[in-house]
Parts: sequence; C-alpha cells; structure tokens
Amino acid sequence: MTQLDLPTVIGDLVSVNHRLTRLAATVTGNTESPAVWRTLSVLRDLGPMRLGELAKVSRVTQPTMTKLVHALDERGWIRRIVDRDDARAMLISADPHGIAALDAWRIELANSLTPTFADLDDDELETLASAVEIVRTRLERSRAALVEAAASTGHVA
Amino acid sequence: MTQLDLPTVIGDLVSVNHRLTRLAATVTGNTESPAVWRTLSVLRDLGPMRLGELAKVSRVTQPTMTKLVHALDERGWIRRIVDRDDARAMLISADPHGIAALDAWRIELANSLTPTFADLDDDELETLASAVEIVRTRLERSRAALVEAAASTGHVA
DNA sequence: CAGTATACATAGCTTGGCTATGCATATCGC
DNA sequence: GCGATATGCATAGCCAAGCTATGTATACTG
Repeated sequence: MTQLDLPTVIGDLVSVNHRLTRLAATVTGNTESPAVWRTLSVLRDLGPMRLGELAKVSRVTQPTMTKLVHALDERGWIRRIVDRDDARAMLISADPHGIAALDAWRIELANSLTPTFADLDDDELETLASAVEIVRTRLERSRAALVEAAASTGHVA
Repeated sequence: MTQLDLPTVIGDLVSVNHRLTRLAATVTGNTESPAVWRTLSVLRDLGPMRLGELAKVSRVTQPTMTKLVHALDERGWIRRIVDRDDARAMLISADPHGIAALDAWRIELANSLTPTFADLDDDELETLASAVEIVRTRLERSRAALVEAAASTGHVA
C-alpha cells in the first residue's frame, strides 16, 4: 500500500521526478538540456509572450531567460518580435524549426524510454496520463497566480 | 480525454517533470540543488554503495559523482568508508545528518507545495501516488539492468 | 613481476541557475 | 513638456552540475 498523506506523496513525487530527469537526460544521446525543451514547450503550449513573462512561467529569473532566449535565437528555434508600442519589449514566439526540434526530441525520448515502459498495462498508462494532467493543472494554476500577482502589484489594471 | 498512446504520455510526463522541477526549486527558499537530494535519496533507499555504483544509479558520470560526494562530505551529510580489502575503493553511506537534512527538505517542500495541491481529492491523491510507484518500479528495473550489464562486461562472476 | 584493468581524483570546459547592476524607453506628476 | 520614477531587457560576474579526457594508485592476471 502506498503512502497516501499529501506531504509524503509530494516528497516522493519530486524525488522520483529528479531521478526521472536524469534518466531522460541519459537515455537519449541528446546533448540538449531540459531548459531548452522546457522553454519551447511553454511557448508551444501557451503561445507567444514577453521575455519577462516567459521567465515567470518557466520559473527562472529574467537574466536566465535572456540567456536561454539568445541561445535559442542563435539556433533559429524562436523568433523575437519587436513590440511596436513599446520599444523596450519584445514578443518571443516558437519558430517552426524549434517546434520541429521539440517534436524530434519527444520522438527520440519516447523511442529511448519505450523499452523501460513497454510492459505498462492500459490501467497503468491511464494512471500516468491522469497524473500528468493533475500536475499540469496545478502548474497552470500556479502560473496564473504568478501572473495575477505581478499585475496587481504593477500599475496595469 | 487525455492522449493514451505511450509515446505521447512519455513526452508529456517528461515535459511536466521539467516544469515541476523548476517549481520545486523555486517554491522553497532552498539553495540546495536537486543533485544533492537525489544522491541522498538514492543512498537512503538503496543503502551504502561504492562511488562508481552510486554514479551509475544516479545516472551521472563518475567525475560528477566524485564532486557531489566531496561536497556532501564537507557538509557531513555522508560518510566515506574505506574498503579494507581494496584500498582504491570506498563505500559511501548517508550520514544521519544527511538523512535529517533530506527529511527537512521534504517537509519544507511539502509545506511550500501544499497550497498548490491542497484541492486534490482522494482519488487524485491516489492517482499521483500510484503514478509515482509506477515510475519508481521502472527506474529500479532500469537500475538493475545497468548494474547487471556492468557485471557481465567486467570480469566479476 | 610485468602488464593490464579497475576505482577514484583532477583538469578543464559548457550550460543553467543566481544576484547586482546598467541602459533604454515608458509613464506619471507637475 | 520635462524631470523623476518605473519598467523591460541586457550585461557582468559568480557558482553548481554536468560532461570528456586524463592521471594515479591499487588490484589482478599471466
């Protein structure tokens, strides 16, 4: 029987998470980092946004995101669209090349991890998919709270 | 309805994983890194082992593990036990201080993330716990395969 | 006992993360 | 309209975690 108190589940979730991250990093011959795919995933899922907002959503600081965006830009994986109404700002959007690279990574990852997860039965697969959705909704809510907090402290109505 | 083909679930699992890692890193005021907790978790769950094996299990290279072990040793969070029968080797074991730090981190993490997950119903909590177990068993199996492969290529019977 | 294999350490690099700070542009008060 | 303040991104400089290549000491093997 698994532990069903929330603190334990949270701790186990994050611990397993950290180990899975290393497995994902090593099984593919992939030289790219989680940060790259994370950033592209966010852009694909949520659409174009400002660098600062992208940093908040990705849970990194603005200078870190500046570096990531520059690196992605050099690869042609994103586009930087200057804001006509605000010369300081820019919109970041995923370039089709970036989306293609992201898709390729997911395929490579799936191929590499399929042996590890090949014996999942339908129930287990559904459990994993449901868990992913549960976490995703919380990440989204957390993101919304962040953006709202930033808006309320700022001057924007 | 969630996507139930294995490649998609794997991709989503790892993507959400990467975002959750950042959330976990930022919600706690914590300055420690995932690598530290990952290493201590492995030592706690699997018991003392050699540095090289610890590296394999953690899915990092031996030099990376050497650095981590040195850092953990300076904090007094692990112990290095010299092997009587092999002066080159050492057993790494988690020091009680390390276990205590790990526990403290899990509590802090749970406290910080509880608001985000506070609205989980019993079914959702169980789904998360089951998913953690599913992934954990695959990580374990993957680990076993690694160790076995190393043994068969080596001269050890 | 020479040669090879093994276990860990060291060197040196890259990337991703951080804080502090700079610079350009908006916006607000007067 | 203009100075002061706020905002958006860039730069500088640091540290940790990851890597490959290589070194050093010990063990094993012929």
